[in-house]
Amino acid sequence: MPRTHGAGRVTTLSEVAEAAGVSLSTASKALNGRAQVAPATRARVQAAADRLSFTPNALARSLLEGKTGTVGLLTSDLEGRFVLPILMGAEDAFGAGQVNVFLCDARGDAIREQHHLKALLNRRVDGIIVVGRQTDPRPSLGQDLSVPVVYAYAPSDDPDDVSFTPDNVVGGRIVTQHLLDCGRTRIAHISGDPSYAAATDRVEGSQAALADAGLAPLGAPLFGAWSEQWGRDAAAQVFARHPDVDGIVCGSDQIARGVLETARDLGRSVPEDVAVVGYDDWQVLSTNSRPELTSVDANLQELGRTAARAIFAAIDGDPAPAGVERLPVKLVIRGSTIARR
Amino acid sequence: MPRTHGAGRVTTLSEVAEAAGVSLSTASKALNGRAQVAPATRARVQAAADRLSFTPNALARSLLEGKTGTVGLLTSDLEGRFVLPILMGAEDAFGAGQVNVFLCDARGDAIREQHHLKALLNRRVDGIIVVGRQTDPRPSLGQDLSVPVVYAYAPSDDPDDVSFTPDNVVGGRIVTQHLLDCGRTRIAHISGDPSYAAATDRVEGSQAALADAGLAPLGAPLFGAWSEQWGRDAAAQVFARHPDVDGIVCGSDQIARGVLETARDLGRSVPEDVAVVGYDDWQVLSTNSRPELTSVDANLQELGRTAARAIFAAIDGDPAPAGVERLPVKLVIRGSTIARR
DNA sequence: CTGTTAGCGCTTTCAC
DNA sequence: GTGAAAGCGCTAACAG
Repeated sequence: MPRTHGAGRVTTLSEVAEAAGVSLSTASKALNGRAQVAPATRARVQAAADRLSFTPNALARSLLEGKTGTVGLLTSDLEGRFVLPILMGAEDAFGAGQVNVFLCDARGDAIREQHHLKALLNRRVDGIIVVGRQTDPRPSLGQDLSVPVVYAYAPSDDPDDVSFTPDNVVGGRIVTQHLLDCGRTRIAHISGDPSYAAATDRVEGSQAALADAGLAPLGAPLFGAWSEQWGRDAAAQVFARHPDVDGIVCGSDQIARGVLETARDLGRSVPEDVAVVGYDDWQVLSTNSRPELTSVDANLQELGRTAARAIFAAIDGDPAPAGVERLPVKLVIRGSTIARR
Repeated sequence: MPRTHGAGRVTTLSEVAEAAGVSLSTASKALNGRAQVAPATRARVQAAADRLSFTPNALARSLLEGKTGTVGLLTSDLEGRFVLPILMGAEDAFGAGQVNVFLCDARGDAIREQHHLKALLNRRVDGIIVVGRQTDPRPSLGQDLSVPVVYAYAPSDDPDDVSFTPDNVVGGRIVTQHLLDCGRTRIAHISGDPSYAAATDRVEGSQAALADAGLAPLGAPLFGAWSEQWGRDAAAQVFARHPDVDGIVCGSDQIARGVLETARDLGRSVPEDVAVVGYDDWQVLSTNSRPELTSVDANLQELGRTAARAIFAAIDGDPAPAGVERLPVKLVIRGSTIARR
């Protein structure tokens, strides 16, 4: 039985070797499945290791091998709901193997980020994934790091870096195309904070879809906050100015929830009178509304997996091509655009 | 300039020493601020280190000192919204110092958890925080580990472990007391899945508050799902059976949102006719509704900090007393119980 | 003040 | 098959 709680003395390989009556190196070989060990010896060593609940010291091994099997996850904002699925996806891709993740939250502070970066480098992580909270480009960590770096969600502002971000332009396009496919032609756009690339990119894609169909948007897109409140207010405005509106593209699910509420208050039925689409497919919002929201899922978990795989590849000497890769998003159709049965 | 991307050759202390024309140990002392080094020498070493962008190898140091300055965060469910603030609080408490966090998500799978636990032990973390997704007790990792362990949110089922969990009974009590303070006397309770301790604990506290006030609850508590849909349905039921209801305690903010919607549909004004309270204070829900929701904030970030401090203390040989400590929660009053102005 | 020496725990040649 | 020895990068006594 190993020592308990904090006392921390842990059995070492040489203790196992001694207990098994073999040399250090033989014990090592036995436990690591090296070929040149007699079966009986191996069994004896294994038994000793089990009895002493031997736990190999990964530090020593890493020191020797020059690789730690760890990856740093540098995020700027743990609170945000976007980092989490990405983080899960990364953990996912790593988890199967032997890689563990160091999580660092810089709280959006450059100083703290630098601090964490240094700590990660000190700990000799094999690679670093930087996860931002917006899709706007963020400052690069620089090229002169000793380990590969990949940027997820927020791309790096340096084209020499490897970045993965969801394709918001296409997202805006497909969700608008879906409205067109539903026979809607008088389509308004209510978005969030225009200082976010997410807002302008989605609007851009949306407008492009309309243009391709030979349609004009119903008034200029309305920009505001990423909140239900703004959705409620903006919707009231849209209904007042364009009573004939039959489709509303929203910059987020929150905004869409607000739009839904105003539509309800004004006696406009969704989706019959007006179809409404959200964005992000934040399920607590999108699947709890009445009707449920058609939305765009950015596949963030897959994005996390992609970033993780890219780091793997780079560690193995096969880095992904530099630049920003925009990953596909997915339309999720629900009751707010298609009436139930 | 250090080598780039993956090539990974990093300068070592001996290279710095050589470049500075001193011995290895002098370089070490100089860089670590040890006293017995001539200022000029120290400067020379520092300069060399900077020039070569020397990064001390934390592995080597840890191997020597027997402590890594890392802590494992073993969670069962990254998706859940409860682990995140706890994780942030922990990161917070650690971040200031030199500690980094290994994040492991077991996906609610015992096998995977065991796997991750082994990995953490291999990497010689100084301590482990186990974060569950529910407040129901979870299986202990056992007593015979080489490092201290602390349980957060989900307490361990072994009273010999150290656990921290929010006090749901008190939460149910204070939120109900608040309704009483608002002059409500005909109070119903709509909760979530009764297999969750969170549901039953909150109901228990709520009933106790009513009993203390000499009041009986308005019918038995309704248990269902943790969803808006259930909130909508249950509220309809309550209004039908008890038209005179003037206060509804909800097991979660989601349920409360549903209740709000039904009240609206039925022409019951909130808070005038009926006051409604949520639970968890999930702000995307609680501050976006109309009216905004009075709710209970479980102070999860503080809980995370507490757990982190407990781990620190245990590492320093001063473990917290065993058992489950129930941490205080906080009532957040908004428009759903107090009319504006 | 500075340098030499001995390890931390492990893997890996290289002899036996 | 097995063991002795070297060394990953660093710190901490010891001498000088």
